Amino acid sequence: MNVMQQMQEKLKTAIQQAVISAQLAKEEEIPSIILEQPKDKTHGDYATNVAMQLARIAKKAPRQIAEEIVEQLKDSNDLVKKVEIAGPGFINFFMNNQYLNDLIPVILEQGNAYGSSDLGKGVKVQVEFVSANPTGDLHLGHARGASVGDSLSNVLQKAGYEVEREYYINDAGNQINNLAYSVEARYKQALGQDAAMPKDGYHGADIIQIGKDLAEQYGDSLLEKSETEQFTFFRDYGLKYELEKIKRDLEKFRVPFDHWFSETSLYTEDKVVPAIEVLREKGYIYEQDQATWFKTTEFGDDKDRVLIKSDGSYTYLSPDIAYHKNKLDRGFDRLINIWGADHHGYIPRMKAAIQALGYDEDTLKVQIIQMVNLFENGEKVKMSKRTGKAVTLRELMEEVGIDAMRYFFVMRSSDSHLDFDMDLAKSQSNENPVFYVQYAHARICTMLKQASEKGITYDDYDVSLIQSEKAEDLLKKLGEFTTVVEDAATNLTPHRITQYVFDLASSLHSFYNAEKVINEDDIPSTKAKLALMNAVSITIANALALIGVEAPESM
RNA sequence: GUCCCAGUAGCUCAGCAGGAUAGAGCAACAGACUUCUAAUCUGUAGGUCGGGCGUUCGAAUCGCUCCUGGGACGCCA
Repeated sequence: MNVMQQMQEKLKTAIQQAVISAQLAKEEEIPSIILEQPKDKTHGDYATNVAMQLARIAKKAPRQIAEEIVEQLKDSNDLVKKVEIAGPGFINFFMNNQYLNDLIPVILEQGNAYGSSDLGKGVKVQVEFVSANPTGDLHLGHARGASVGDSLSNVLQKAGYEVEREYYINDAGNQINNLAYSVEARYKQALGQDAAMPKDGYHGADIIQIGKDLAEQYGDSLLEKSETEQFTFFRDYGLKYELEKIKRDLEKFRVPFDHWFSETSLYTEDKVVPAIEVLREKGYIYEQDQATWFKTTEFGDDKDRVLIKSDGSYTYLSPDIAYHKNKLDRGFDRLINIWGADHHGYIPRMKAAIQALGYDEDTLKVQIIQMVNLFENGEKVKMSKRTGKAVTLRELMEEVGIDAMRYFFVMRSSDSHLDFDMDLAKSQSNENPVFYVQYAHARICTMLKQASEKGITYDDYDVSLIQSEKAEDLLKKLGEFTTVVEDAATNLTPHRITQYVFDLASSLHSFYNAEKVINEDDIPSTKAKLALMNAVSITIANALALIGVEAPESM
């Protein structure tokens, strides 16, 4: 618990005691005390609505209750400078901001670790994301999924969860056959032969490149192999090529994975049949029309789902159930899957599987990422994966840069559609929030550097010299960071981090314009401000690190 | 037809375990650089929170219903 949170807890306890001393309610009747930060500064630093909540229990008017609470609070508290009753019965607290002085030393000492907490208490969480089929380049949607997944994982880690990031490789099934046939066709075309692409083939430029590579390396010698040998070769070559490309791209995008899980391994290690058998033993499986069905309707799904088709092959649901059983068997307390919006209809059956396996429905959380629309020159860029004309993650990294992408993709709530404006992301102007935030960090670094060149150190700073309103606003913002991270972790909303860091940068710029930091005629005050600046730069850098954006020292 | 997401300022979006006068950025308008980076700041203006009904002392937030946009509804993955 950080300085800010300790203080809030103390205040809550004091309020609770005051309610009891005023004999307004019995201890068990008191609602949990909610402290909110009023939007309007004239309403104090914190406000509570407890008097309104107690109106029914105490059978008194809220303002009357508020007065009685305030009366009891008076003697007990040195945290509070002033208390006011306002509006329908709000109690507004104006805090004695002395506590803020403790903040700077704590931030400077904690450094990179500032913002962490033990909220998660080491609970084991697995985050599975991207998991794109290894049949082509990663595109925009994957980029958003990668950004959100990685940022969310960082946030959870910062909040004290034990996190593992996993990529599920769909290296079995029809799409891989199509990949093999597509590679074959491109290879033959590269040899000058007239070969048609398969009906559901992959038309990306990367597959054309594979064809050329193979033609160059092997000539037409591959055609001498038997048909099955050819198929296996094209499949394995294509798979390896695509997967390594994906790994390279994600690494460059600063999205590391702890584990790459192969779908094929579910078959080679015989995990699929046993998973279905578990469901069968529990009575959730039946046979009908020569197919094997899973009673997902027992868990609220629209209709039951087929696991084994009448031709004896599995539907995609079967390995997915086996996969999720495997995840749970590995001992994760919580599973988070990040899926594109086009898979949302799949949630009920996956949750059904989790419950049928004997786990609570909430063990699995599926975070849906809405679609991304790309805009260039004010126009929507059309995309189609089928014809291979999609804008790829790699192209975008080259064109707009990683920092802007990482920031933009996580800037909006995941369940809002995202308009990605290429021109804005590329622009080095005040319209671009990434530059705004990075500039704040760079500005501080410049000041710290200049101070150091002038021989001003701040190891013996006196925080009590920080008095101005702008500086206090900055301090309050700094103090919120840990709570913001916890909030983002609890609600799985990494976009809170971009909002926060933008606000913090805004406070910094405002402070910068109002006050000069380095003043050689007032060294004590300069030292205090330098310490504050350093604390701000640490916090900005920590927040940016959570979303995979660099904090430059100069721009 | 069923389900999911969205509908908030001119534009892009926050806010949605109910709380005071609904916020931010951009765009618009008016100002601030002989100063640690003006990639910045200060101010003004801008809103029946898609419509209606309901629950509540109190609703952008909860419930019902309708409208609009996007997506999903396979023994495809």
